Amino acid sequence: MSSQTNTGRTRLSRLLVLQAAVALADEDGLEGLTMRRLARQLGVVPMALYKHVANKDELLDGMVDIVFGEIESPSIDDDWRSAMRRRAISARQALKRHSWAIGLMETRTPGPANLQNHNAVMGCLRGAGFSFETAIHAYSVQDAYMYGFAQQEKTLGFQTPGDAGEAVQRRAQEIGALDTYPYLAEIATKLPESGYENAVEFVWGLDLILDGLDRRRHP
Amino acid sequence: MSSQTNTGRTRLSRLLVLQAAVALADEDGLEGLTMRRLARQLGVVPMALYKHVANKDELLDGMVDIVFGEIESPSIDDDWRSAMRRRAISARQALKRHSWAIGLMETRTPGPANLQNHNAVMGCLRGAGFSFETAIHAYSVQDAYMYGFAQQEKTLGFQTPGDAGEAVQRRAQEIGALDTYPYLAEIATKLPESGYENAVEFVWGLDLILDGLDRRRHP
DNA sequence: ACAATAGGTGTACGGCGTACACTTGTCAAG
DNA sequence: CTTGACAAGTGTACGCCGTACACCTATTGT
Repeated sequence: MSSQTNTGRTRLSRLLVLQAAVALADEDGLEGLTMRRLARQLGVVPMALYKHVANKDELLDGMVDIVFGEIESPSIDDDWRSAMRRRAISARQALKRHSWAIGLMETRTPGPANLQNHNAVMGCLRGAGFSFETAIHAYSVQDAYMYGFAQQEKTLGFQTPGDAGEAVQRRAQEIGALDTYPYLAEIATKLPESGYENAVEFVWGLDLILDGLDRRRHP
Repeated sequence: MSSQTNTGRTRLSRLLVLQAAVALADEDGLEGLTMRRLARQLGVVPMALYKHVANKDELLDGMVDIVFGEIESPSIDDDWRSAMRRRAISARQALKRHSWAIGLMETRTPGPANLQNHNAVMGCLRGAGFSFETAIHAYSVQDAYMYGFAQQEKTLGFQTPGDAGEAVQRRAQEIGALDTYPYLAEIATKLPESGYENAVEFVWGLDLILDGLDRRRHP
């Protein structure tokens, strides 16, 4: 009977709230994530959430750190290049799973998983013989590329290259600019038949960058 | 006298609205840009804006295209490498001036200035002898890097490296992790005295990428 | 057994984007 | 110069948002 007093729902907790928020954002995007909808999803009144997160900003911080936790940390004893490659690929996949996180990863105040990852990456680079300055550079290029690519993929990547070509074409025609912009026209016609794929596009650039880093590793 | 009938304010126009919106966002950021505040700024009632833009989304589209218009288009007869370099640097500067645009540039439906820029870049690369596929790759790496770097800079770049080092340190200490994360500690101590500067950081990575592209220009 | 406390509730406020019906100003045609 | 159509600006209202604050209730340590 005392068991009956329970409303049937397990008690909320910070982690539960964060996980539900991630799930909701995965499904409906960032703009679909409101405190009210999240509360409804958890079978609870909106204000109940505030017992577990201070406000929506802190909720987002927590969500972002969950995504950071899904990114593979390079291990120090691994070859630096393949370690970095694996990390970047795993980051892209995490950002693909949680595309709402893309604008947020670098903007929010860093959580534990974020710090741990940063530390591991720097450790890997320094351990591989990069000087401090070069390691910072290396970190910066890689991350900028990773996040920038994810951002692009978010916009263009949900569609097949065929669709993308079509979209470019349609949009340019709307503005009546396809004939004045021959190189856009080329994209519109050639891209669909070129076998374009985001995963291979990503590693093409990634390997270019890693090549360059390798060449700059020693002074 | 007919000029006197004017209420004193010049009539609104789509361009005026967009420019005021850009100015407002420059000053107060994206979250400070609301239809109501924008209207007040223009000395007009909120609903008046809707005679010039369909809704807030379209307003953002227009604003983004203004920023695209500030990015230098590569000229075809210029050396591809310096043309790309100049474009990237000019893009970074535009995004620095309008940092609210950073998450938006790639997300919004492309406007005229965007299409014109895309076309010019592809034209420059194709003209320089890049194959279609390689030109697409080249475009992708560069843009991903540009936008990704801008994103990072938005978070970290408003502060001097000294502040940044301090911030890392403070944040890590809050979590009580500075001793378990030695490489973060290294950043916190060494970065301030390293003469780090965003502009040089940006071109370091940019030149690395352009080097790699040059090497891949011919099959 | 009971008080303290953590978790959940209900109400309310100000701000947001914008639909819809209206007034007002402008300018071309008679 | 008049007029009437059309574009520009107004006023009101609605449903959403985040969240402050006061309240109730279940759980738990003594």
